[in-house]
Amino acid sequence: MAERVHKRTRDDHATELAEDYVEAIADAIAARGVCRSMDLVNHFAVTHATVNNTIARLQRDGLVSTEPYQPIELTTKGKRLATASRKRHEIVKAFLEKLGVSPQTAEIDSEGIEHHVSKETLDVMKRIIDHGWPNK
Amino acid sequence: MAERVHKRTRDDHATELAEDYVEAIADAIAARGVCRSMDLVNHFAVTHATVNNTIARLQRDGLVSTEPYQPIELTTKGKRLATASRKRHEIVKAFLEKLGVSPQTAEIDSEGIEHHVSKETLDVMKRIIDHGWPNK
DNA sequence: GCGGTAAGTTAGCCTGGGCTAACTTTGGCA
DNA sequence: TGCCAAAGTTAGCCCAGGCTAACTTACCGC
Repeated sequence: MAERVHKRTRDDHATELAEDYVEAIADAIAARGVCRSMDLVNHFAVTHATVNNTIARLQRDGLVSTEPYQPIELTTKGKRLATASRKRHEIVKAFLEKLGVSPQTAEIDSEGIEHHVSKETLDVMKRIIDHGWPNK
Repeated sequence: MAERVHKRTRDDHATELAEDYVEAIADAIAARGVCRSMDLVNHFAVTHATVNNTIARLQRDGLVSTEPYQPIELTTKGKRLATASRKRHEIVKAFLEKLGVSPQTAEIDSEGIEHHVSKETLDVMKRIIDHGWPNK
């Protein structure tokens, strides 16, 4: 049991950044038509070099596709991950707000929490958002 | 805003493992009187070499104290962190269970979530555990 | 008290995710 | 049209947190 918990925590970490990136890329494309490195530099407050490294890894993993000096695009796999992450993010944020947490805190906390929420917990949150609190 | 979110996410990661370790060390001491490397090897499902590395870092950071071939002890600072982490962990777990999440899932999810929950959110969870759901 | 096993240590390696510094490419404008 | 700034790339570095393999120390039973 305990081992499984921590194994999962470690695995989660491996995918967290990937999820944050594809989400940000999808956002940029939605907002401005294309996603440029600089969009991610601003979004994550890291250097362009770091963005470059990370994008290379994501490309290696089949989540994004890009060519030198060209905008960054999401692969089908990347789009799927972005959509799923976005949905999870929104559920967690809406849930926190429903609890009475301030929008600012809900945004910050949901960003950290979303990657660690199981389907079971997410379903519970969704049910509460849609149908109110459990009876007792 | 966005930058602050991700800056915090990165900083969180730096302390997550430390928190998990001091919590586990406190547990082992509570359960068996002393904490040995092997306790942590079993708890985290990593190798003894990894535990050794990590303990060295924690010692460098003033959270634990130990000498070669001796049990691992918590410093005052380490004990304080352990207590705080434990409390946070318990609140998150109890809250998830109150939502109707199964104890197993609550344990796993709370392990991942606890490190990303702000004081504001934690207070809300605590209030709900103690006084029930908000009125709508 | 000696020998074997379990526990702990050390060395050397890898990946992820950061950084700076130096370089190249692109594109807009004078 | 040619030049320059901004964007992107590359190289080389760092630390955290994993691993395996090889060694040392501690301890228990005979």
